[in-house]
Amino acid sequence: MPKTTDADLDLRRAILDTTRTLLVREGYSKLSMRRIARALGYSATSIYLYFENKDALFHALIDEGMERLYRVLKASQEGWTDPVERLRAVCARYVRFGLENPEYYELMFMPHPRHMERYPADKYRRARRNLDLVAGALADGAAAGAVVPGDARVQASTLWSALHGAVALVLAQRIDIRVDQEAFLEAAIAHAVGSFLVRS
Amino acid sequence: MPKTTDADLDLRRAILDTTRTLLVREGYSKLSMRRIARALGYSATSIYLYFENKDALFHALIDEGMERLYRVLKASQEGWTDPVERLRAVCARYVRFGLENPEYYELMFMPHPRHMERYPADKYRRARRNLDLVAGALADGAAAGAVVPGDARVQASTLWSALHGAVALVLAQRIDIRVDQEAFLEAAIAHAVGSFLVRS
Amino acid sequence: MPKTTDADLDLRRAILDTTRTLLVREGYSKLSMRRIARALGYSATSIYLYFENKDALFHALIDEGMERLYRVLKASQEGWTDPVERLRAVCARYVRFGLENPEYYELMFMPHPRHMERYPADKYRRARRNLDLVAGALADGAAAGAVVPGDARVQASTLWSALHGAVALVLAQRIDIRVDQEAFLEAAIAHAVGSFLVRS
Amino acid sequence: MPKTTDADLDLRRAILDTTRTLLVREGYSKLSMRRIARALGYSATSIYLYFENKDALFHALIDEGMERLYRVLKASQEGWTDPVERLRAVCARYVRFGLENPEYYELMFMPHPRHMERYPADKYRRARRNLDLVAGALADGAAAGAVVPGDARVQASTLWSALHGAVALVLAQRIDIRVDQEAFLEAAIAHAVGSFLVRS
DNA sequence: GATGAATGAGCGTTCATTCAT
DNA sequence: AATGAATGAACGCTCATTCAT
Repeated sequence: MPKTTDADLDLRRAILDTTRTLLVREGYSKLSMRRIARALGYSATSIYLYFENKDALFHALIDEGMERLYRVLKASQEGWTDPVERLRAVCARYVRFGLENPEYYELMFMPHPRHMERYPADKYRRARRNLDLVAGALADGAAAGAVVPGDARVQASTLWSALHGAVALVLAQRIDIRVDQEAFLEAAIAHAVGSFLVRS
Repeated sequence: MPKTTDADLDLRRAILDTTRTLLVREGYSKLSMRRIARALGYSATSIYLYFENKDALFHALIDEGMERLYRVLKASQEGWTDPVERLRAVCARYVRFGLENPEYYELMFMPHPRHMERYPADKYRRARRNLDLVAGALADGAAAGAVVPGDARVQASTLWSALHGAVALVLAQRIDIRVDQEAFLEAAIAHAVGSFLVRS
Repeated sequence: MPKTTDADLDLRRAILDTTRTLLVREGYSKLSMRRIARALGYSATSIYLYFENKDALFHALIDEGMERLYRVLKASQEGWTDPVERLRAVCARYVRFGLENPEYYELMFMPHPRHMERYPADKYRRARRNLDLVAGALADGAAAGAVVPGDARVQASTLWSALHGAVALVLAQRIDIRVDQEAFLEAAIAHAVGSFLVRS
Repeated sequence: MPKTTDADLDLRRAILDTTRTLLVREGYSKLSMRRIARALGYSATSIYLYFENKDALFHALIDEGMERLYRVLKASQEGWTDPVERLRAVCARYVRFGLENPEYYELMFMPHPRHMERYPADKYRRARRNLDLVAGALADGAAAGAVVPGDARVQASTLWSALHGAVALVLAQRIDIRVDQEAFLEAAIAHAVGSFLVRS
């Protein structure tokens, strides 16, 4: 993995960015090494200087996406005094991330498990940090008596699955066009979070 | 060499079933007419005797899945007196359908719309019946004062998205292995439905 | 070759006619047994009841074309007293036949020799009658002193080739659109015939 | 396994040449990318390194043929003082080109326009230069009083069609074997040109 | 007389990848 | 650091034809 000159890093960066762009514009199934290379203005062979193969390129993107998601979720947590507001903020930020970064989101959470088989196990751990963050917010709420008690991991997974469902259906454009998207997203977040709150 | 077993008497049926099997085993992206044919023990050409092209084959499967889902949801609705119990039953049945029929589910609800462009518009209407069924259950609950009032379509979409999120994550094998799957699914359904119930 | 009932002959006839129609409408390269069958409303297999294979079908059409051309050329010869006028009439009729029956003409005179290899030798003889007819008209002109003397076969081939060139270029749409087609055809015939006339 | 002979140094050239060879040997309709590749000793994929697709390969050949024809016609014009002799020379050269380069000739002038639809419009202009050359020779003859006056374009097309007819029938092997080919071609050229000369 | 079922061969094309330079 | 040349495998699909009924 070359990391010596600036130009090196630039091309690696450019490959990742171009791949993301093409992912959004044309979709996963139309994405090929050749197309990426053409869009880049480099030869297809050059990509192999920075990524061992197609899988490695995708895995790098997934990694990057996980990292970015972690950073925004982390940031969204800060500065809140009320744990419920914090929980809401994290959830809203998650949904926003998915909608604003469809290419990352699809790669990170939507591929068929068969596609993920070759994803290195150690990277999964990094991926899990995001879920831990949600779990943490729930735990803080529970500690403050605002969130119903329960198994932390089950709760986190449940909350996450509700948010994921909303993002996934919007990205797949399966929400009835007569439904206002903003209203839907707000309701989805409100219900997802609300179902965990202690009834006053 | 034409075979003479019963299965061959309806090769069309066999094609659909084999396609479903492969869909689960290898995933959508690995599915090709040739692979289906090979798995069937027939020549690729034979598939074209029963389906105009690959799209038509997939559309037939989607159709079939929508029909089956509709039938099980419809059945799950019947025999309940309490509208809340009925709602719960419909939701649980939806989730069960997804997990028991991953091939159908993936074809029906997970592909990017880019892949669905050629899906005939009139068939979409049939697909929507399923969402209408959920909406109906919610409306009945509201009429009985057990469900919070609100825009019917937004509510139905919100409920659906929570269920879909649970199914999608399980199918994609994204739920932490340390989480008990049954507990997770139960919680997911309980929270999804619970968030719509009037607090007594 | 079934010739018993009327229906038999009807289908054979229908196959030939449909093939001609498709030849004009879609061209030789798009012509397949399946397409003919579909256009006919019969199964592809049925064609094989009347024609051994694709070649045989085409050969039958060529035969038919040769026969029709012979008949119109023969008719065009009659009723003239002046041998030069008769020659002109035959030539004009030849050109008209080609333009009015592009499907026959292309099959009869334009295919690559590789395609004609399997054309049965005995049918060639029938085909040659048409050239003999031109040769006859030339010979009569020569006998009357109106046509320059020369080898009958060379003369007939030469005259034919000029006419064929005109027909072939018009059918292939190679004549400059700025050239009036009627003027061109008239000139082509006039020059072709004129070059054989004795200068007074 | 890349070869190291001279021919491979310009595989593009080799593809063009092999295609021409196959065109003569097996005819247009039997020509496929795979066959070309097999005859070349390369994989089919390799052709796509040099030509975007089958069309592009054929268009390149047509281009090349047009260019070659133009060059030989141009050269055949030079060095004559008598315009009639020059006209004869051009015509004889045209016919010779067709017979010596049947592959080019068939691609250039014999395919149905349906096959030429994708031929880029600007290349047609280059193709027309050849006809202009014939027209020029006729015009010079007319200026010298040796050629009958008339519409330049109609005359050029008429002369061309006579020559084309001769070439086309010889290439299609439609000239009676009992006719001496040389005598026929000489007569065809003589009549084609002769019909435009002023009778002294 | 006519068909439905089935196939092997072939088509143009795209793909991820390798290797020598 | 980057490329050009090359390929085997696969894709969706169409074709002419056969065979049992």
